[in-house]
Amino acid sequence: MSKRRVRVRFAPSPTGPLHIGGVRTALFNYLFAKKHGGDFLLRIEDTDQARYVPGAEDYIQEALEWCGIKVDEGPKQDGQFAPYRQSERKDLYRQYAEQLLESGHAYYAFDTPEELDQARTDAEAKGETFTYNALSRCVMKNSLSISEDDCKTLLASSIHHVIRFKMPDNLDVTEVDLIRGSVTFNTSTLDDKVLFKSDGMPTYHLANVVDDHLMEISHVIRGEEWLPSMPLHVLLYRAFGWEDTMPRFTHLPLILKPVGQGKLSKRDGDKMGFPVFPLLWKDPETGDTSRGYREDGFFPDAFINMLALLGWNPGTEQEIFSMKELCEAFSLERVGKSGARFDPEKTNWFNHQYFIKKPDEELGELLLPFLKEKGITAELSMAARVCGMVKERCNFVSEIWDQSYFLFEAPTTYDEKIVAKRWKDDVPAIMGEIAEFFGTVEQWNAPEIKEPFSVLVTAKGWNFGTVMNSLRLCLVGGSFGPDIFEICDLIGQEETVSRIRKAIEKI
RNA sequence: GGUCUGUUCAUCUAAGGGUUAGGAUUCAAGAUUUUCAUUCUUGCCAUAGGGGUUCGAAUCCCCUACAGACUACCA
Repeated sequence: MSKRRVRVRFAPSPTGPLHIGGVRTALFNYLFAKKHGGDFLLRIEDTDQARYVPGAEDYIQEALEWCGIKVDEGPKQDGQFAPYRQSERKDLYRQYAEQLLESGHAYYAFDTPEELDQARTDAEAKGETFTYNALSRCVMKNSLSISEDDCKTLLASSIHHVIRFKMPDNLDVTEVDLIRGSVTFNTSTLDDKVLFKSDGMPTYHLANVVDDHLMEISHVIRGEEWLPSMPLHVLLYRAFGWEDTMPRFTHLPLILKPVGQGKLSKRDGDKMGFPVFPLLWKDPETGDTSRGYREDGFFPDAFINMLALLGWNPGTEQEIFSMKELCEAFSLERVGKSGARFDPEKTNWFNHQYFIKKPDEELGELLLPFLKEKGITAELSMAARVCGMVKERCNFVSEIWDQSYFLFEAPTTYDEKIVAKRWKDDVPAIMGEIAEFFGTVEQWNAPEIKEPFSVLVTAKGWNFGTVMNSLRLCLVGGSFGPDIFEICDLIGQEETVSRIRKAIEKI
């Protein structure tokens, strides 16, 4: 059984956009599969028609694709276990529910939602919690509490009914979780879960177990919120007689809010200004949009790198990993047990690391649309050169413009603080002399300008700090940016002189 | 309320009986860059609390506290 081919699945329900916790679950599944040369499947768990959101499934597919998580089998990829959408497997589940009915592991229940609500409020009034279990099922309306004939009559009538799992009484169920170790639950604290709903659809629990079995899933890797349903699932495998091929279970820790308590939610992102979704999402109902990492200018490999290290560590001090390296290094044993607080700052840092390593041409390509937005058309070679000059100062392509606009157009304003600090009475005259000097330079490139310039400043006895900073003010409009002579080089001789004259006039 | 899970610097985490408890992010300071950023150096900063076991505990056990998840004909 340990020789089984590794097959894992990511099984989201299409009720909205995939958030980063979901992406991480998908990622860990994918990394585990690839580490062991196995398969990664995508299965859409759309058994709840009421919560179905149009576009959510496409969003999930697109998000995984953007992240570089390749699906081996799924709705779009197909595979020998198709279909991979539970709504399309609907007809399959009934027979499995019936198998359980026959073997005495399940029963029909005819209680209406109103009756159940009543039972719950009654219990609450007494300070108790209602649970449908061995103690209470004899007083509810089901095939165990009523006569066989009555049951047949009810089934024959079109009255709504569900199929519930008959939870054994007072049985310890122990199962190993690959990152937590052995976990024990006593069935007397569990309830008779609905397996088959009155609308003819299976619940998550039934569909999940049936599909994992049929699709020969070897490992179930999912969020910690599923840990409490592990005993139910184990019992279902036993009831079906599938225990020898039951998958191993692993429950991943949650991703927590950056500050405060609780798990990360969409609100945290809105409040603190970072995305919680991989891609931009537009709610089809309300029209509200939520930011995405892709649209915010993050690179998918940086995003994935950050996510991988949230709750997992390689045991070495390496922090930057390509997807390929992650596939090789990953192991479930090195996933932490405790929830990880999400850190937007570190996410930016990861992006910066990838950003500065990108070739200038690639960044230039990405810069072009931003330039166009500013009404500037530039050659790719120019954009690439600019990116090379300022990328150390940026985390995102969107920040390049702020760091480099002066390489495309003359500054229109001058930073007042710098003016007050540097633009003393004698400065205009000095700048005038420098403009004149620049006009005489024959070979216009950075080193050829710098040499004689330094000689001039020394000969005139000017203060270097004042001259350099004032000159920068003329050319840039502030006190930032790349090497001054590199700037002169790039914008050209004529423009350099013109900017100095303009500054003398305007300041 | 019940059940389960968890708890090491502000944050992500390493160390799975023996280290001055290590690294990274953030923050602060210094150096470099005659600007800014980068880079480099330094600093700040942690084993939730209490009991055991042991020559020795962040590590094993128990209790307490705190946190989280679950407790639907949702997944």
